[in-house]
Parts: sequence; C-alpha cells; structure tokens
Amino acid sequence: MTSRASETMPSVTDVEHDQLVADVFARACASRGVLEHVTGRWGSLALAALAEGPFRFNALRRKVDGVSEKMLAQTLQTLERDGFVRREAEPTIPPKVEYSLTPAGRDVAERLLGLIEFVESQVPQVMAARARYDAAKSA
Amino acid sequence: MTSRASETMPSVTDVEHDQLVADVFARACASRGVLEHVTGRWGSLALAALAEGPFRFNALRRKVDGVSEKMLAQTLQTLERDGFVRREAEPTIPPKVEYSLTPAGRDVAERLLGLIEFVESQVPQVMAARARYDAAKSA
DNA sequence: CTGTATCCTCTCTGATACTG
DNA sequence: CAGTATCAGAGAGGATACAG
Repeated sequence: MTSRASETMPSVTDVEHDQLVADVFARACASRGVLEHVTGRWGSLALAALAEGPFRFNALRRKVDGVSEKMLAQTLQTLERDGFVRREAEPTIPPKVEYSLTPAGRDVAERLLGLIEFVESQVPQVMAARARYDAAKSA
Repeated sequence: MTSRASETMPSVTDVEHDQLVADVFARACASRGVLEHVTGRWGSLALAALAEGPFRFNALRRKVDGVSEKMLAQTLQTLERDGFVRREAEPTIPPKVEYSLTPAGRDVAERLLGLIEFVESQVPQVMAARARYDAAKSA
C-alpha cells in the first residue's frame, strides 16, 4: 500500500488527471481538505447562516455568535476560493460587501443544514449519553 | 420542525437562558460542541468509515489513512461518549475490540456521507475555482 | 463599514515509547 | 491487538490596532 507516502505529496493537478474517484479516506486526496473547509468550526456555521440569505460582513458576524473578525474573514476567503461563497463589494463609501452562496455552496449548505438540525435534535440524548458514560467511568 | 422537545427540555447544564430549540449559532449551545465532534477532522471520517460496517481498532486505523493511534483513540472515545459509537471489547487474549455505530450514529453518518459524496464530486470544480481565484488575486 | 497586520496563547496533533 | 503516557512542534484561534 502507499500508506508510507514518500516525502512528496502529489500535487492537486495530478488529481484531476487521474480520473479516479475522489476518496476522503486517502490522506493526500484534495477532497479531505475541501471537506475540512466546509465542516470546519466556522465554515459550517458560515455556510449554514448564508443558507438563510445574503449577509453583510458584520451581520454575519453577529449571526455566528463568537466568531472573531479574523476568523470570519479567513473562513469566508477560504470558502470563496473554493467556490462555495460569492463576495460582492460595492465600491461605495462606506464600503458595502455582501456574501452569498453559489449554487455549489447552496448544495453544501443544505446537506450541512440537515446534519445540523439532526445534531440539534439529538442534544438531549447526547447529554444523557454523556452522563451515562461518565457515570460508568467513575464507577 | 426542529426539535419540538418542548415537553422535556433537558436541564442539560445548559445555556444561560432556557431555550426551546437548540441553536448552533449560539456560542454557548451544547449543540455546537456536538457538531464539532461529528464534523471534526477525524470524527467525520471515523463515522463515515463505520457506516460501512463494524471495524476493529487497527482496521479502522488503516481505513482512515493518516490518523495516529492517539487521535483515533481520542476521537472514538469522544464519539462513544456522545452516544454515536458503540464499543464492544472481548476480554480475550489478544484483546479484540469492535467499534460500530449506534442508531443515532448511523443517522449522523448517513448525512455525513451525503455531504462527503457531494464534496468528492465537487473536487474538480473546486480546483477550478481555486485556480480562478488565485489568478484573479495575482492579477 | 470592511477588512488587514501583528502578536500571543493554547489546543490540537503526531512520534515515540511503554503497558496489559 | 488495543490502547495509554509523554513530549514538543505547528497551527488554529483571539485581541488589538490600524488601514482603505
């Protein structure tokens, strides 16, 4: 197996040529990086928020409670670069920048939303499971 | 449509104010932590792998290429504690431990799989988007 | 208003080594 | 085989200040 990959990782351009199916389980597969961008701590929340409609920077910042300016900017840039978020800046004073989802972004966001809703619905059960687990541990 | 668990609102340590529905956008909501566990770098891959069936520790380690023993153990413990993964150890020599999904885990894994498959299918487009973005930047 | 730049902390992560 | 323990580095993340 190629488990012991040499010091050189295949570049991203190699991947598009090998018409192999993308496989997140492969350590060097680009899909893993993309997945991390969309499922990341702030990436998932940003996408979920934008699923409700376009947002301006600070509105998004208020929506995603707890995110710092830096991380929000960084997250949005990453998602824009990956083609999931669209950024439209009006060259006015004061500047107005609106973020929205691209078609691909909407698709990702929908699946994300399904996951989020399920997780939210499971919170009580999770808390119960944690309590059980911790009790068994200390016992 | 979200959890209408109005009847039994968990007294889950929870949030400062009692809210009727879990809200990932709230920074103090437990759902955010749970979401991070299942969407985390290794959590998502572990759940996706287990969706294919039960795995023993080292088999899982081989499947999820690149994960260290430590992180896999840690990830599995977290997911077990949250009630998404079941761990069954046979007290034999040598030890045999099998990991599988709980019903809740299966549900999460399915949604995760949908997301992963979509992301994998989007890899070419993402690469193209990145190339475009980078080109525009340097221009 | 919308970011960028800087500094600093602290968690996450992975090698390695060891135990049952 | 299935972990646990420990250590050190890398990088995520946050606060603040500043620029356009």
